[in-house]
Amino acid sequence: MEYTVQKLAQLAGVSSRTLRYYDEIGILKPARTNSSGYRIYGRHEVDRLQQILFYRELGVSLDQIKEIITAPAFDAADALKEHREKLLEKRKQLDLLITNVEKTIASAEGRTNMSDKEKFEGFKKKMIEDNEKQYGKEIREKYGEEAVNKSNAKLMNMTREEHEAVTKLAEEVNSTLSQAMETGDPAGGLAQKAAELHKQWITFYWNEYSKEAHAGLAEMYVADERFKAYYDKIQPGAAEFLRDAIKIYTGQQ
Amino acid sequence: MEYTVQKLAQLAGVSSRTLRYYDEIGILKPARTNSSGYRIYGRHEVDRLQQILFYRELGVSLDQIKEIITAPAFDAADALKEHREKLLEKRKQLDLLITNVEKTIASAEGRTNMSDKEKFEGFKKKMIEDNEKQYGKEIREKYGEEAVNKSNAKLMNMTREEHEAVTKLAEEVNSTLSQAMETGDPAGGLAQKAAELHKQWITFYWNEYSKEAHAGLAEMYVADERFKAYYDKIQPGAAEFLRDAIKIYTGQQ
DNA sequence: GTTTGACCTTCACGCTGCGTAAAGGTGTAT
DNA sequence: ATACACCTTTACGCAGCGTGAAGGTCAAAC
Repeated sequence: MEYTVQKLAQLAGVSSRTLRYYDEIGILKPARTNSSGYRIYGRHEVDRLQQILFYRELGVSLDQIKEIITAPAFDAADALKEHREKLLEKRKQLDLLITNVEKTIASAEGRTNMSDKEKFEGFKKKMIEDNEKQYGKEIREKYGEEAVNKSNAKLMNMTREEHEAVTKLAEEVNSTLSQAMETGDPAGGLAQKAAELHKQWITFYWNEYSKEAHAGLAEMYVADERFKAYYDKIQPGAAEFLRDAIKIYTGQQ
Repeated sequence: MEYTVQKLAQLAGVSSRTLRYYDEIGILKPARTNSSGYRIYGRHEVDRLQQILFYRELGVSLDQIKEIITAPAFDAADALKEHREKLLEKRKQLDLLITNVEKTIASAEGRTNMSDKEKFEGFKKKMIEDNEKQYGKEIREKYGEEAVNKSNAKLMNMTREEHEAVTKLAEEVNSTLSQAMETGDPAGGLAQKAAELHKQWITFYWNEYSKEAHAGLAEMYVADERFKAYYDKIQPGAAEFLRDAIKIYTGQQ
């Protein structure tokens, strides 16, 4: 019932280096060493190793395992629950990665021919650059680094389909806004529809929607010359009208 | 349009250390360095960094990214497909981990009270030890290290529910075998049912089932004194009878 | 008795993708 | 001139071992 490193290693299906490492970090020390320094393991060590490997297969770190197997059984369940949460989080991340990778493959592959794709890629990059050049600094200062980076990342990750959808949405916003302005009533049906469409449009770029942020953006449309110029190109006073409509839509005064 | 490390780092949302590291491993070198050795990045580098970060978010290793972005666009899709396979494999593994962790939590928690649980844990461990002590060496020699280790690992991972199921199955095998022996016909319905139950029983322990292995095990039941003794305790000649039934069931002569 | 050959030992570097000092030079606003 | 924010290179640290290197030990074979 006594094992040398290699014997125990074979028994448990690990390498002898692993056992020496476990000795080194103090998670599994040999029962004793013989006169010439050989590590000798006994029953207890076999049991302990079995436990270690069990938790290791569950993906628990050696540090955690150490805590688990030296602490009472009560703590083990808690530790495992925490570990499960981590695993679930990891899987969510992984799923996100996979869909993104698949989107990228789809957009890189057939579906859209090469010149189209290049145009689109080029367009995306240019859009980010322009964004950065024109509004980057101020927006970064106002809304923080992270938000802007996330927005750019999202833009880069859009598929062509999504891109078309969002472009069409923007057009709809503009045309609806244009029609709504003829009625002159920012609280009217058309104006509210424009606000709704506008909400849909920004949620393509934003990670989360809030009425406050939406209303804030509307305010900026008027306050910032460049945004104002963009909307007023549709029709003079469009920026103000859209702002009013959004303020009513979001119920923020 | 020229950036120092920190400027570019802020623009891209990474640390300056990261940029220096990318320089070091040759994945992103600055356009030039100024008179006092400062790294200066330009347009091209911004673009390249954007690409790097894009792939990095997909979980691609920096080595792979280097290959992708220096190779023609054609290879990128292939590389991504390979990457996708890896991610899918990873997710499968993760799912397995999660279910195992959940099983463990369930078995550690309520459902079964503490003393029951301890008995069960103890039983499992003892079973493995006994297995190892009695049959370990020979079985290892006959079937290879890996198979035995996997079998032990599987045993350790069983939940109490599964354990009960497998125990009940073993009893069923025995009682059916006992009844079948009264008919005296190893090709008869009862004997074949015993063989079928026996198959179900071993598939709890084996990773994959094959007729050859099943028949081989049956042969061993007779050849090996200890196995023979176990079955003959049910009724003298039971080992031989079961072997014959299994041979017929598997169609192996 | 000695020579294999299969064990064992203790260093110690390598892998990934940076974080985090340390020690020192540079740029610019006050 | 002084402070302060920026830049540089060098190098250890992280997890969990793999993989030598350099040398001692043990049983069996000659």
